[in-house]
Amino acid sequence: MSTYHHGDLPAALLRAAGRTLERRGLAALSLREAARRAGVSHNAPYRHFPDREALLAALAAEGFAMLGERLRGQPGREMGEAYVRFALQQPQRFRLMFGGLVPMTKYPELRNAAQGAYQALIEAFKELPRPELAAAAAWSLVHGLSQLLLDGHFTHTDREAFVRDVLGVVRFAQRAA
Amino acid sequence: MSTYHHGDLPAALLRAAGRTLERRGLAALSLREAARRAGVSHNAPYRHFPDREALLAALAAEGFAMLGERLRGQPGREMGEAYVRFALQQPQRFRLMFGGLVPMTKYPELRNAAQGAYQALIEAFKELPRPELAAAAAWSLVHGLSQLLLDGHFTHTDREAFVRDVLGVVRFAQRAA
DNA sequence: GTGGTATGTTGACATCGTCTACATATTATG
DNA sequence: CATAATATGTAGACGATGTCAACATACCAC
Repeated sequence: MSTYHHGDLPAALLRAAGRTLERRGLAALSLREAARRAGVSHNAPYRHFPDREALLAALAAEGFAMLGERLRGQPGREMGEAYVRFALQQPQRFRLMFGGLVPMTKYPELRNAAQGAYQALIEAFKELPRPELAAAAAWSLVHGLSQLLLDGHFTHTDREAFVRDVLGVVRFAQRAA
Repeated sequence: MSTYHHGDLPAALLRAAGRTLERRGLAALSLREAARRAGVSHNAPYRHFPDREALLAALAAEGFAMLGERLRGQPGREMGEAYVRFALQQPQRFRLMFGGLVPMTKYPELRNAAQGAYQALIEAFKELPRPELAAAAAWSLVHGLSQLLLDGHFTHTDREAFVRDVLGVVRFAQRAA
């Protein structure tokens, strides 16, 4: 048999897990199910991921990479909207990335992926007086808005307009009051 | 025996679950463990909560009530800092409240509790030109900042100063650009 | 007091993460 | 090319969990 070894099981697992994540949510995402979908035994994943958390970490890192790409293509003004759009289009992935289930301290590649995405935001604030503060504030704003929208705390008929209006009401000044 | 009935099992379960939540995290929080801590059998909780999710919903609602209290006592300027302080002091509760594990649509008392906390923020922006937008932006800002701090995306020695600076850099204008 | 209802218990089941032992393919080494 | 070492996959087990069904006990209304 040449089917004893899978070929690229890690990638297959990530694909299967990613699909399950977006389609049935994080709670339904199990190592055993990913293994089943990849057509291997329930213990095969352990050859590539030490435990479930490690698989989640890899999925989250993927997410940060995707997010970074989405942001990098955008001119400063629309970057915020791109951030929110990503969250709304990949809600489960987004929640996984920021749900606190995977401690960044334990997964350096996760931290790097996150920092990479953050860099895109920092770039956009280079010319402002205190860029790191402005970038932090901007990230906080768009992130909070995304999260609260996902949770259903804002119920508006026209979501896109709402996002634009909320982001438009904010200015980044140079001195604290 | 007079110990067959517990007395106030729902409250005891919430107390036990709340303790476990903050001390050992959401993952360690199980119905069976809460039952054990309350000194009842593993199935007793089902007389008061239809399932695990319902217990989480009750814990989250408690959280929104706590948050609302913390906010209501504050003058506008310090309300944001109070929000962040709550998140940092009760990280696991905060994550439960916003982790998307409990859909608000399914638990009206959760929605009410959340709206109650939001009201405190809206009050603070009454005099501004478009209060609902300003309040939404402010909530987004402080919420995102809390979340990102919890996740460890900002690593600063003086957290409190950082929070003040980030919040201080933002202005709420009247017209979008 | 007696019957109905609320509350609690016992036992069972499927699923999950994870461990240990074993099997098979791939690679390196002579 | 043969064989040893290693990487990868499998089989079976264990304890924990959420949940269901059946049963037991306490409380309350009449």
